[in-house]
Amino acid sequence: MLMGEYHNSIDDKSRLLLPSRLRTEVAGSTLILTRGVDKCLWLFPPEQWRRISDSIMGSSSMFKSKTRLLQRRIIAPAQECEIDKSGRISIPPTLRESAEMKLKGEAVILGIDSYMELWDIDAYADYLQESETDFMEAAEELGELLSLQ
Amino acid sequence: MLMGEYHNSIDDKSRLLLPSRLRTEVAGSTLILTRGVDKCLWLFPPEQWRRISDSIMGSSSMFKSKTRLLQRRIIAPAQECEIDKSGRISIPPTLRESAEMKLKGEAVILGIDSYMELWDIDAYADYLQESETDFMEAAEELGELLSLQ
DNA sequence: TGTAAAGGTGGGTAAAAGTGGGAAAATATA
DNA sequence: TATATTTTCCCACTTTTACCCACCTTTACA
Repeated sequence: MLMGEYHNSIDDKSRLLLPSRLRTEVAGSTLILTRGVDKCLWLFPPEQWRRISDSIMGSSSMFKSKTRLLQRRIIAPAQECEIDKSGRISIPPTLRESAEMKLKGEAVILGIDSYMELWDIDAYADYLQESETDFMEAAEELGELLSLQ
Repeated sequence: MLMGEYHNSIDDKSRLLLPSRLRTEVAGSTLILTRGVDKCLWLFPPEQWRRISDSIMGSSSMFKSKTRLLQRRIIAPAQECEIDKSGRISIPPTLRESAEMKLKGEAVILGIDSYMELWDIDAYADYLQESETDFMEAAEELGELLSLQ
């Protein structure tokens, strides 16, 4: 199970080290990188990616506008990437820029059960701040859910 | 049952001693450390953590914004940590910083029934002060609830 | 009040993780 | 085709982490 929040920097070759705790959880060295919902990138192990892309394509017709949106935002930008011998992935410039991640900038790497998220550190701080109220609400709801158990 | 309020210091290797009173209450030497709601860290025994994470992940889709919030704020930052031979846990820097806890700084450790909370001593003092009014209100409400019984 | 045991603190060391950069290969440009 | 630029691969160095051990302090009890 992927978990943990890490801060690593992107070097001037657009490479990002995946924390070893996360690396040990993924089988093989191939991952699929694509644009996420919110200003981040998503990084999937291949089987996981297949599940997501199947569920988008499965419910889909290219003649429905919402499907086309999902396809363009999530399916189309996807890139296969390899983990190199030092445990880094190289992030294609177009994807990097779509998440406001800068060369030599700090990135946040999140392990979320079966996939990972990559954020620019400032963009992530902004996101957390903007969503603070929603988070407190969600936490309250979760509290009610738990107390029913 | 976990209880008590303790003050211990974080050493320059980011280690924190868990008071032995709390240690004797937890089975095994593995705990899950994550960001709490409010500016603190939560420390759960594994079964307790499973309850929380199951209830977040169970109702979940990565395509719902509230789920993503809970995943990012609570699930993702989680780390397994081991109690060492001297009874200390090592707090990963990213988590430590998210709760404003400093190397060589004083921490407050709270035992709360089935889990623990870790605070920076100053952040905790600020929290108590800021929430004084809310606390008085909560106490009143509890009073009304109890007198109905 | 002395002594043993438990609790708590600090630090050394080896291994693992992370970082930067050079050189070769691949691709693009003139 | 020659040159420039980007990408990939690899190696060496630095930093961090995990593990262990020694010692100091407090507590319990004779």
